[in-house]
Amino acid sequence: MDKAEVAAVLDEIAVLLELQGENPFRCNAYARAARALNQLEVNLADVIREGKLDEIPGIGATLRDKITTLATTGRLPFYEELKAKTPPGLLDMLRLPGIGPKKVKALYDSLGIDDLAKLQAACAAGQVAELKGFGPKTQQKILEGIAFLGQAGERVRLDQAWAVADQIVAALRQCRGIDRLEVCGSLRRRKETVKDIDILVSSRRPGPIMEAFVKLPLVKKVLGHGETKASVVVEAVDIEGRHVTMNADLRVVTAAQFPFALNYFTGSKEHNVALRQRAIDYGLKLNEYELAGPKKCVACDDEADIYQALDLDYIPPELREDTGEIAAAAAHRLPRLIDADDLHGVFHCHTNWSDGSATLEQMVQAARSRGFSYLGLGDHSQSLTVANGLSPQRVRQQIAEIDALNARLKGFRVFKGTECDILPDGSLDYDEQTLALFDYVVASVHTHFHQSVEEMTQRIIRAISHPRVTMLGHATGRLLLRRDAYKVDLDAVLQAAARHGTMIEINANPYRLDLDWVHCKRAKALGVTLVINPDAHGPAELDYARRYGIAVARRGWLERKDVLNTQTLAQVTKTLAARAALPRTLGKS
DNA sequence: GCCGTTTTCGGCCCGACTGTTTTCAGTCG
Repeated sequence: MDKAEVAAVLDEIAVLLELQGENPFRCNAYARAARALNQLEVNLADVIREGKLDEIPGIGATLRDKITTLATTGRLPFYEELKAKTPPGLLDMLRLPGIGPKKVKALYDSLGIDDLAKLQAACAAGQVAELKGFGPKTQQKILEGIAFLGQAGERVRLDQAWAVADQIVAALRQCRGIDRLEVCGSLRRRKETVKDIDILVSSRRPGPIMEAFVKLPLVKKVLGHGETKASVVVEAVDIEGRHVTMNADLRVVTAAQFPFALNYFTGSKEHNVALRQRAIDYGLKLNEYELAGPKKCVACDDEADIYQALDLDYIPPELREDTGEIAAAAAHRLPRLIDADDLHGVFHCHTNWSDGSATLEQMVQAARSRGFSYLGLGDHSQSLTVANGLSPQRVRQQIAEIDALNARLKGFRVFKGTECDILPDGSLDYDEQTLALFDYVVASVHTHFHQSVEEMTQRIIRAISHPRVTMLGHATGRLLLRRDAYKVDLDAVLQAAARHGTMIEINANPYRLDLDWVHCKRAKALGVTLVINPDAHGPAELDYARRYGIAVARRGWLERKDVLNTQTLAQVTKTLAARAALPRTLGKS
């Protein structure tokens, strides 16, 4: 099993143990270990082989052995036994809002309820309200929960959550009495998928703001409504015009509490725990309202003051995942993160020569209007017929059009490129003569996703070691919440990229966001240059680079120097030319 | 199940809200 599969099993064990009524800390240990594996930047098999598994924080002797068994044999008796004695329907019941492991266990133990259908019937018959610890309201809530299941509570993509949050914020801003307002949570940290929208407001009079929030037109259901905290289900339209249903929470605090609450509700949970621990080490107590010692509070006007009080440099939200940012902040060694304005151009853009919606000129116009000084085209290659991939002959025609356009452009350049398919055996979709026509080549996998991990790894390594390949496109082929990554030893790919000087794309399309941030850190450590590419199929999608691509890069600790398209037109022209002239061995890995 | 400069036991972040209770347990973030 690879690390994602092992992590999924550990996560499931955590839930199964909870249902058994296990010690919550023991359950949490499994969940923590799962998270640690998901954030592992290197190959799990390598870590196991080197005997370094229990050096990972949160993994001790027991979990080391269990993970090793899972990873090497693909099975774990402990897990299988646990699973065998837990009816699968109990996991569905856990998805109901307001229903946790204790209540599920009570329902199962007392009424033998082990799936949603039985639960619904028992509620309808009024049996649930009779149980100790339950009542008519809980019974009603369960019925509503079953009706609502599947409509909210699932994760959505960053772009969808961002669009919904923008709409809520715009509506809330109409309220009087709001002093400060920020979106917090995983959206502020720019995670690639988001579950809830967390909004924080400071105000002297929370009442009217809470009232206005639960009555917003977007609100479909009110889940909770207290004096300073409300929770609702909202339905809104995302950037593609699709309906998105998700949870949104509002907290209202005082102006003095705001920085602490902002920090607290931005998370991540793990970052908060670590930060709290540091506060304790300083003899202070940190919570969502204050940073206080035994005698007095530490005055903080903003988050930076909180970090400073703990002798830390300010940690940008994107880094707050407890993956070393606190130690780096203490040592004044945090990266100076890349910004949207650092991008001077983009690569990997499509036109209507293949499957883009706009003409070359329209794309150039759009790039210029965004302040870019170069645009790298990357239409599909010949074998991708569904996307109208270009034959070598059409490549020559497109290049003639680009040359003519470049001759007219002042202070702007179109780079001639291709998104060249990596064929199943790792060879490229164009002959050498055609490849030699391009300023740069993005190589991507679009077919035969189900090869073995060995085949896929060798396939990609062979492609990126080709001298004409400038960068690897969407490294794992994942589509967020829709299609898993293909099986590939990414660490081996990154090491090969480092050896051959091949760059790796951060695909800024919000469906992909691949290479993901965890592996960006690894790529950077190996000295691989990354490129933030919008994979734009129309003018508006050029914005993906500065919005979502930058988000991934920042989460991946990247600085300006780590990213190709922070270079000016003059620099990038030189870089690409130098790379094309580089003598490299053909096809060797 | 993990962890340790209060170290092999006893913590493990902690507060809001809800619905059930009659002072609190469960859920959530």
